Amino acid sequence: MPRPRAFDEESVLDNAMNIFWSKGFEATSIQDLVNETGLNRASMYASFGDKKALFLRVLDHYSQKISAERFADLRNIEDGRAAIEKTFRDAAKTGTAEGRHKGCLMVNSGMELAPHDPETAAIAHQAFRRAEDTFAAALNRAIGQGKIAKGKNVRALARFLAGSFQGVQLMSRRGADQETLTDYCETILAALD
Amino acid sequence: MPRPRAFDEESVLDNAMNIFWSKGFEATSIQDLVNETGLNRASMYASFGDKKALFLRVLDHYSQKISAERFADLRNIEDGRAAIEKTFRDAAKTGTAEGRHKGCLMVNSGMELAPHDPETAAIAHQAFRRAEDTFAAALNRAIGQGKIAKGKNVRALARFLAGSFQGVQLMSRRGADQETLTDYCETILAALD
DNA sequence: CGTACTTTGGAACGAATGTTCTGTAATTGC
DNA sequence: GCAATTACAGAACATTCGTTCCAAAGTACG
Repeated sequence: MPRPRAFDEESVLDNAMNIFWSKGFEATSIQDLVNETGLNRASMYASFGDKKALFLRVLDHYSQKISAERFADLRNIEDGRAAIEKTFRDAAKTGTAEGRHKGCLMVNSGMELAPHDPETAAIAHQAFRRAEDTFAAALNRAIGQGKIAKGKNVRALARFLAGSFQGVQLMSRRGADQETLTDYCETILAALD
Repeated sequence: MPRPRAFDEESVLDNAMNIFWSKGFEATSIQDLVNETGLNRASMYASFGDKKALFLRVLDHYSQKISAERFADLRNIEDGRAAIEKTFRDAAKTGTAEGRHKGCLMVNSGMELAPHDPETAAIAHQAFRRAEDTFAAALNRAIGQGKIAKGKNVRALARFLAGSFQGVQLMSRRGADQETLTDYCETILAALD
């Protein structure tokens, strides 16, 4: 019965995500979102609620689309050590390659909003926890495969890797040069020995 | 001849710094600054210029007052290895202790503004470079003292430590619990072996 | 004392903010 | 083809934003 939507919800979320990712929450205006998504103001509010609600939708979208992809190798590569190494080296490469240095939306948002917004804090915390677990799984694989010495504190090492991975995103967004980022990553990986 | 100022420039910068530190640049309004510093709008603009100019003054103030203090031990403790260890452990402690998790203003600002503001990017870059050099000096002391093995790539290790130190600030601001932060720091320090 | 000079308090500015309202367009079931 | 329902387009809303202006207030030298 009703008039059908003239927009694709997923592509709207994609566009909105890119703006929030690039500019941050506060610096992104509704006008920016309207301009970039092509979506009308009224339709935006009707479909997603207010700015904050849209932002939370975007965070979720980011998790499923971007984060999932960034950690795909870490999950899927059977060789646990190789998985960890590829994850970091890819991050260092894309972190300096992409024209705009945007870092990671989850890290950015955690920094900008978490201290004053419990909702975002919870989401960012949960994302970090998931990364930590994924690293822990890869570490356990690597230890089982004899690629990493036994007797290490896996939980602590996983926290170290997850934290350091955030550090890569941070340095990338701040505009660190490739040499610095490479040095940083290789030293992290050397800590596995 | 003129009417004397009714405010102390340093304490105004202190107050302004704390607001920017806590809320970030975009989320801090002039009204916030007026309320918190007690300074009048007109006096603010007359003394510091616009919001951005005040912010840059605040960044400088932060460097001299807070950053300098955070790296004082790293510079002054003769034992290079002990200096590095104390720097990280102190950061982990204060990072979870202070009621509000504010992280490091320089890191926060680098994340929020550097991608779109060359001035802030340059300042943050320079600050990172200074931290890197300070870590390198401590590493060289430690190597000379036999506390760290020779033959390491000091520059890469210094970049690792400087990057990881930013990581501590990041995790602290995001509200990481003390256990996670401790694991993270101790694993970083273990990488010196 | 008065004049030169600067700070101070607070009103005022236009522009931009997030949000809502009003009317018009488009589609499906009857 | 009419009625019901939803989406669209864009004007309109009050509020807040960063910034400027103006008159009153305070001090030091003549």
